[in-house]
Amino acid sequence: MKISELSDRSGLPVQTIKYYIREGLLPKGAATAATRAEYDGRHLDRLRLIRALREVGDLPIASVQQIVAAVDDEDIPLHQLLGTAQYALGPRAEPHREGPDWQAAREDVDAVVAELGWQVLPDAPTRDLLAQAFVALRRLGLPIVLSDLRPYIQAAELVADHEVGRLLVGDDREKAVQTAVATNVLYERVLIALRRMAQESASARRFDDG
Amino acid sequence: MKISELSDRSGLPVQTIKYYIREGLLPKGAATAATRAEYDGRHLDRLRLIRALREVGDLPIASVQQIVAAVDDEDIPLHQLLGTAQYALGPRAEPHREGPDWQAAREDVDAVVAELGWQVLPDAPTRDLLAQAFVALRRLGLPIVLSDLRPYIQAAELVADHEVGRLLVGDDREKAVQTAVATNVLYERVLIALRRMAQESASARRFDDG
DNA sequence: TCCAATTAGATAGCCCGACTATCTAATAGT
DNA sequence: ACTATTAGATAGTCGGGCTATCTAATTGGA
Repeated sequence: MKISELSDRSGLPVQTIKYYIREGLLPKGAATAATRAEYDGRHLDRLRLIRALREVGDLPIASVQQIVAAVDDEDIPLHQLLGTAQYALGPRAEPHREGPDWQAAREDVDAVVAELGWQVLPDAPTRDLLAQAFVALRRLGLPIVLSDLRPYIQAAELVADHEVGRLLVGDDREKAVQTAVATNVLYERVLIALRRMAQESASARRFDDG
Repeated sequence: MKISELSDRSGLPVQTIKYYIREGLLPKGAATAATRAEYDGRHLDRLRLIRALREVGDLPIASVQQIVAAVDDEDIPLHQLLGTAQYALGPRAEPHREGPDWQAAREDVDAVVAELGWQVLPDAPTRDLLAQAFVALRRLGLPIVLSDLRPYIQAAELVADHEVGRLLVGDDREKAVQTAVATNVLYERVLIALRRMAQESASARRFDDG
């Protein structure tokens, strides 16, 4: 299909599609002449993935770029892709790693992970993510105790087990990869939305019982 | 304290503090003269809250503004503040509410909420948030079935019950309010981080068992 | 008392991310 | 032959979140 058709079908302006090609999010079409290229369904799929990551996952272009690079890298086995996506997601804002606050928080995180026996790489960015939250809570005078953490841990294990359980659904890599990435980013949103609704509901039940 | 001291203690540049005052995130100091104002510990606390929301919660200034406005509004009872914060958080990107895709997704969401018997307002932005994720998943050819949703629902209820249970810790409004907001935003990050780590761990256990 | 330092308040500037617009050849289709 | 379309390059825009500068007033120390 022509780029104008790709634009129509995806709902994105031609210029935006060109921009994504420039940024390496989308492979360029097969050139049929100096000023002509042919696009196919895979381009359309990729655009849908990009938009999902951007609009729902709220990921910056740079993160999307890393993710699709991993998706396109045939050398990365499917079960590693999930981890790669984690790294691409990382902590959004670079944490200030200096100071005793950070030191202590990071040690707390490592202790929790060890305690749980979780197999998480020592330099996983998710550790920083958690430590960042710990630091902020502590600065607000709301230090975390393990008992507060327990429901979150339980919830995390609950969904993670389920997610990993349904990873190997097919052997079409493109599809499997999309499922993995979508699971990571989109179901994170699902979880967040459900938690907020459950909160509102529990709160309403608790207080507005009239 | 002087603004320079506030700057030192918070670690933020004076200009940034002034900017926050201009944007209404921080009340201005008590003027002692035309070019002098006095700041106190509450300003420092507020700055810490702002930074936590910005750096860990990754909220835009506009959302922080809504939240602190609710915090400052003495007319809002504590148990409503949580809901107010939800609204301020909202869906980050305005969803395209047109089209049958959206219609269907929104109906699915409403059906789920009704099915669960959750008390969630019909116009709660969290419904849109979830619908947005549903639309994206459907467009990627990964439609949601209720059985997939169940672990997430369970996890959401688990943490929400715990959170609402520990809401009324004290009667110092300022503190209680901070706890409520922090619970909402910061523990969301905690949950996300834990889920990602649990995923990595479960994945490692499943595949790297050598 | 005088002067360097500080500050409130206002205005303008900067940087980054994510597009969007324009321009130039070079075709394609009619 | 002529109009529409396109690849590729370059430049411009816009919003968000700060920074920098400037003015006039005031303070606090030598």
